[in-house]
Amino acid sequence: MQSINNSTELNNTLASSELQDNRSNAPVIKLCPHSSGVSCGSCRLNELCLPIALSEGEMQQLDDIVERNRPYKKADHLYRQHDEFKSIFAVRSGSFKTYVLSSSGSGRVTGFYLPGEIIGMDGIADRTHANSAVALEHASICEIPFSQLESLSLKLPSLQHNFFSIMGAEITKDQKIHTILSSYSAEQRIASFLLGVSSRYARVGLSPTRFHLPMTRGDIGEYLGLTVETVSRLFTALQKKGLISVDNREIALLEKDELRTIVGADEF
Amino acid sequence: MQSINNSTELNNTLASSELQDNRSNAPVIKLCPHSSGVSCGSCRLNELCLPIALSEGEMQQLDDIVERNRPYKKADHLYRQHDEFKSIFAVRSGSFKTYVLSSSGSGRVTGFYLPGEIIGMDGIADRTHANSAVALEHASICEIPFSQLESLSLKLPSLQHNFFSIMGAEITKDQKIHTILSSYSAEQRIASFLLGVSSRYARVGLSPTRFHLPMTRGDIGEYLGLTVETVSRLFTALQKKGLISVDNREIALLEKDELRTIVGADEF
DNA sequence: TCACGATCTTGACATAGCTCAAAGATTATT
DNA sequence: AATAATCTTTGAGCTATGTCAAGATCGTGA
Repeated sequence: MQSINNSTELNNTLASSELQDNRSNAPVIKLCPHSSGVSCGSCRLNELCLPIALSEGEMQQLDDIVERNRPYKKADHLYRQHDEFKSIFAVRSGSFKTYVLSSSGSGRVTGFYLPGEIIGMDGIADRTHANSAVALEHASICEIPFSQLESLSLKLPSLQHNFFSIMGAEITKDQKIHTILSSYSAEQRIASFLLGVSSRYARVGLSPTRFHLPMTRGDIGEYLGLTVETVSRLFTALQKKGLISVDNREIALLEKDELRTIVGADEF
Repeated sequence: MQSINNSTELNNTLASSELQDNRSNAPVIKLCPHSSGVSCGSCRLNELCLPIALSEGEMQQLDDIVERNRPYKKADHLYRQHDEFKSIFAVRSGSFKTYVLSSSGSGRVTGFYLPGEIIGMDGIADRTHANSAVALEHASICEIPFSQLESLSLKLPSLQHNFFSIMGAEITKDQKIHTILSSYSAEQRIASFLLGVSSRYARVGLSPTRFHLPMTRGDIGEYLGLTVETVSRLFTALQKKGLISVDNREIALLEKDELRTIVGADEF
């Protein structure tokens, strides 16, 4: 099966570079933290991640506190709701969702995290994670112990600045979802979601028009405040209108401008 | 008319202390920034605001960068969408709402800010405000120029820590609203909203059971993704059930536990 | 004090999206 | 390869909430 997925490509690229770097003296799957596999300096995502605009020397110092853990497989948890907060995590490859369990049992998805994005800031305020985070597919991350990040941020103004910006971006993003959930129709939510995923893939150099969705229709529904059925129906409807093509989780955006028109706002 | 409002009381307290401090040598309404009116050290909100756990000397340094602007009156803007981001603001008295204008004209409220809360973090990421912020009533604020806050945070570890926490709290709060909007019924949203306002008033030492709502039903509706009519109907319905008492914007929470039951989750 | 505009309430009706149900497709497991 | 589990699609009917409308109340400025 010829997949139009390109998230997987990224996965592969990263995995193989990691493999090369370590071929001489380390197992391909490194179980020890602080492995020297990929460094921030050599990471293709470093311009989108914590190290933006850091000098060589500064990046090295950041490198020293980053732990590059073993890969996560689908359904592995990064942390769970109420866990003690210790670190934030940068997604290197693959993807995660965060969710909360309502007391009535069923969960609600609060976010999706793609390569180059930071997970775990929900624990900063009260040192306890407000969400659980789970891998949607095979994935790898960089773990940054928060107390060390705080110390280092005192020494590296650019790092402090970057982290303020990253947290600010999370705030802006969450407020945008607030607007979407409080005022968009189901069709607008789906269109906005697809355009959002598109630009997030574009950010890491992947195709903005053909991509693989790592999450289920149910996840999307929970995230957007819709039922699975509504999500499914709208995918079908948008396809019938010729705006997108859907082959299970392989999506192609055929008429981005029309999707933007549906969303209406001046986004994307 | 005997008001059960206590937000106003807080207003008065703060306003009069400010007046006293300046009686000798300054006009009551100070037009110059950097006025020496109230200092962080003497502010009754300092344990809830940026200076938490700062030493005397540290607080003094923070004080030096805080600008205590003239009061804002109802409908005055703190900043507008797309304005350049320069400062964050701590609400000293009164209240604000933030909102975005959809291209279709009508706005959507993204947040309410009560005394002791910080406004403006929506501008940190891209140096441009994503929302507008407007006073809902007579209000006063402390303005903290962000670049100075960044510099000072490099020198004062506790300040950096506090600001990370405050941003983290904003993230957690926004994610909670995400859950509310994506899964709660109208009744649950209203109950949750009232309990939320209650605990925010409690935080600044005001009554958690009798308070004044500074915003219109329409604002609440926009914030919660409901229409004015639905908000109004639910206030009436909750009153008929005996859970709250409503006299225009004066609210009394009569049966908090039942409100919590409605919300269902383990919140509040 | 009056009058106007803004806000709030209530009713009647419409509908977007939910619920329930069942079957088909995909993925994981043995 | 077979089976089970999960995910996706589609249909039919229902209901919570939106829409439209009209009147009541509140607050503000002349």
